[in-house]
Amino acid sequence: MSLGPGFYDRPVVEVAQDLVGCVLVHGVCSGLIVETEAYHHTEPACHAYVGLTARTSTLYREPGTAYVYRSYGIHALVNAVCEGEDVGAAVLVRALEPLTGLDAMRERRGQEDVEALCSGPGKLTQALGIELELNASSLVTGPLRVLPGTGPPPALVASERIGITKAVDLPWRFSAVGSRFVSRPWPPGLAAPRRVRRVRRAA
DNA sequence: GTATGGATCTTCT
DNA sequence: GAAGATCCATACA
Repeated sequence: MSLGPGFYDRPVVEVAQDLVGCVLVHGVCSGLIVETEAYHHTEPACHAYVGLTARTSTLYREPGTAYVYRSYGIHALVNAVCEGEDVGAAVLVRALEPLTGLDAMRERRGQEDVEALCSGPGKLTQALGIELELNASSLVTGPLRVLPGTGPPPALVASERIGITKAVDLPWRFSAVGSRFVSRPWPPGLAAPRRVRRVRRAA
């Protein structure tokens, strides 16, 4: 059973924390989300900061919509749209711990090492076969879906976001403590991340 | 282990 | 025409 629209219709930073420990599913492939970043139209690192354009229109869709776009001309990156339709906000899925469909992931990635299959936002979309055509599709009804986590919620650390040039100081990256599958333990050269208390756990 | 540069394309100015 | 929420191969220490 997928997470419902209500899960995403909350403050984006809260959703970003709760998504760590949930499961992203596409076809036979699935992975435990171990790293996310939050983006909100009130800060300049977010695509929606410039307002509503053809590119950013997906960010203003209903909560629980997938925002998939191409980065650096090569990689597809997947986000979960959050908050209301008058707010441009989304959670970037940065890294997964592979759970099922390992053979398909290895074939798509041309990579045997499990820790290298989904340890980055461009890698995980390639591993799961997530293409731009999934942009604006629903994460609630599929084909790309998010399921609630089964185990206890993982402990989190918050740190600065990666690969951006604006609003770099916001600690809006959330990683599962101790996971071997995150893209990077934390940004090099920055202070150690702070532990955060999980706001609450959606049902 | 760390550093650097190339690939490649959509979007906006 | 320039910038960008990246990844990988290669070079060097």
